[in-house]
Amino acid sequence: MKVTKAQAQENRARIVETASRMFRERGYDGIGVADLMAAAGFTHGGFYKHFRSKADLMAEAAACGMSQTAAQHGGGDIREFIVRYVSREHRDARGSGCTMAALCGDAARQPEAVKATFAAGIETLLAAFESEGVMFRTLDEREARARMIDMFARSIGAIVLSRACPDDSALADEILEACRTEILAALPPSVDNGAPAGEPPHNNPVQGAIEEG
Amino acid sequence: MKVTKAQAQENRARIVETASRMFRERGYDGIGVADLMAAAGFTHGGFYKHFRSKADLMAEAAACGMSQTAAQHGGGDIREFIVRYVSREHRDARGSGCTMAALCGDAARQPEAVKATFAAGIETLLAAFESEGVMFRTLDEREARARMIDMFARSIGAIVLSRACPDDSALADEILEACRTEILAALPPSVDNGAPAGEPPHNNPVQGAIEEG
DNA sequence: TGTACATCAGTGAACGCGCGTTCACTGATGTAC
DNA sequence: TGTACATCAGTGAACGCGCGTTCACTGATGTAC
Repeated sequence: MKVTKAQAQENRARIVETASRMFRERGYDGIGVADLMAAAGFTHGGFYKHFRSKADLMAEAAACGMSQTAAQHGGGDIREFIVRYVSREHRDARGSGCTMAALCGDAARQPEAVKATFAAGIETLLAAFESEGVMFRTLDEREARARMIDMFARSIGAIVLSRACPDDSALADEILEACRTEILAALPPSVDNGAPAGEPPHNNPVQGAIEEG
Repeated sequence: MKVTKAQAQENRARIVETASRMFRERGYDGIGVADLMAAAGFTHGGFYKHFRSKADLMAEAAACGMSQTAAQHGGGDIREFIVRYVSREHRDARGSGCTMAALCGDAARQPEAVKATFAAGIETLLAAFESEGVMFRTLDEREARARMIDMFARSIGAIVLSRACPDDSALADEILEACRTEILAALPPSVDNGAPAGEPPHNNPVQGAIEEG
């Protein structure tokens, strides 16, 4: 049952996309080659006509997921990114959500090829926001980059911690809300209102206390 | 070869501690019951005299690791915590480091018992810092708690992201340094100098830019 | 205190199962003439 | 354009292996008398 070259490439892409989604949902060890191929609509035997090993697919699926994330999230307004990213919707949608958030814990124990893909994904995402060039435009390049790395680590940390809590637990939701609020509060008031980035809303503990007291 | 009750309890504790360490190093799926028992100095057959299943041990090992983390990190000065936690030493010592940082990604896919243990661990750690009662003492309770949750998510995010990068990569170190710097900068200047918590060192983008320019 | 017996932590072989991977085979596609 | 043949994506059985778990057995411990 040979198929056309075009069809074969389409099939291969479908396998990678399916894998990307299912790895995010169940982890790299949580789904096997046979189930993966079945989910893509094939039998398992053909797998090695496309990939040298499961580890190879892991790296490719990571790259695929990473560019999806960059396309979905990168380049837009940073506030919109945070609101969308640090949300219950994102937390509850592992399969269609950010690959980094879903798999960075697993990536640490994977072959260097996978970890290299993750590092490249981080750089891509940073570049996507840096290219906006407006968020921390009053800072030098190094400091702006550090801010963005921290911003991203906070977002990832919030999702990962929230997902580690029992389903429907109050703490899981509290984590997301707390982090989203704090991250937004730490951002310059707006990225495109023309005014120079000034004092963040209530980054000052004293001021915050007064406002809420 | 029966052993004394005291010895049996000691042996059981050794299995839990070994498991706690090895799960952190390799993940829940990365080490089997037989290897775990061998690492603790036993053969695998005796495992089910102590635990009903591997999942049961996972929950117990998580609780054990969590209280270790709380004992090591909780309750001290928050700045010291951050410096110790968001460090290369911690990142490179998975087995003896924080259970939450090592396994929260995996916990999301584990039974509710494991996730409940993680949630309890988060609460314990938050309580440990809240009991200090000085970090954000100018804020109301809810806001202080939100700050601490965010602080913790940032720390976890930094370690997890750094570990996802290839070994000895510049990015892995950059992430830690950037996050540590940003987190410390966002803290009140000192927690025990008697002065009310005031303006954080350079939380203001403009001020930061001026200082470094 | 001494003896007889029950208990049960630990052993190591064995269980069924699912994993990643291999392989002989199929048959439509692609190509050489 | 038509024919003969090589290619190779996809199939499904089979491979060895390691997993979590079970089980009959051992023998020192703990206990009843």
